[in-house]
Amino acid sequence: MSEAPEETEETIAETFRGVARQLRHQTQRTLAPWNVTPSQARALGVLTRHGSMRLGALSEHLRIAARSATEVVDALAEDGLVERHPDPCDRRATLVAVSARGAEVAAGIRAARAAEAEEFFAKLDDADRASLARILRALRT
Amino acid sequence: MSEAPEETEETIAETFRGVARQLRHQTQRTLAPWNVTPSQARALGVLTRHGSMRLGALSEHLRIAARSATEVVDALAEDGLVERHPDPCDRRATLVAVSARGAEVAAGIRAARAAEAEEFFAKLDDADRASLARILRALRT
DNA sequence: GGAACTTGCTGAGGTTACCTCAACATGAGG
DNA sequence: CCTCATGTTGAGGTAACCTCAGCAAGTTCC
Repeated sequence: MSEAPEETEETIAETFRGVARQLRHQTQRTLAPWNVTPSQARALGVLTRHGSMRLGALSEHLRIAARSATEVVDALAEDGLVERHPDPCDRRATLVAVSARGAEVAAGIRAARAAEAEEFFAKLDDADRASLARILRALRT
Repeated sequence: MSEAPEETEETIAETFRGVARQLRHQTQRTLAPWNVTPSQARALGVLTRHGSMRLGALSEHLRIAARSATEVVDALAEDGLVERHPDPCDRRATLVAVSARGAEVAAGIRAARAAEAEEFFAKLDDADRASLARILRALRT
């Protein structure tokens, strides 16, 4: 951990950041037709996969603060992609549900995402791609 | 590439984003003692590794817009970690140089980064770590 | 030498994706 | 009831970007 062999090399972390940034740009491009931001797409994906849930639950799935989830849902609701309903079990809470239009958009995004991944990770062969997926999942804990 | 086996799984891209976010948080923590942000640390690293350069050159190294490099350098200069000098070859340009204090900080950060990487990637064995580094570099183009 | 580009930087202002802290309403327990 | 915990939101902040427009110095070319 003392003598680094490559003095002028980036750290893994920096390279990681760099790649993440590239990915972010590409994702923005992919998502442009639907006018949703990456984090909105993420939220929509979670809601589509897991069904209606409370804001708090959504924030946990997204691993962001509850307050931030409110914002994402606000934006999604403004575009009519999700709806807020009062939770019958607890009147403090609101349930967030994907609307019909939201479901359509989610499906479109899902397809575009697959194409995007295909493109972005095209430089990698299947083995590397599988390794990456596995390693990433290990890291995410 | 058509039928996804795991219907409720995240895409690689999403997992990637998630890990990048974790990494960002940890990096912020690592950098806290020096009061520099991740992008400032990145800039300082580039300047330390490659020596003084123009703002434009720095922005290319960082792969950000020139305007954004100005901001990073502003912040670094305010803390006395870098200095702006007029470029003797072209009086429109300014050269950005790491100050003595900046060099110290850069060294400290370098060490802390190594420890951070150690911690963050601790879940991975050496082979996986090497794979990740290689794959990341391939992706970064 | 001067008009007309080009280049290097920065001011102004915007965006995304977060955050914390405090307010507010509701629910739960004593 | 009264207190405490919980779910959401208003207010306001930050980092890291961006674009667009402007200014000042270089460069070209007649």
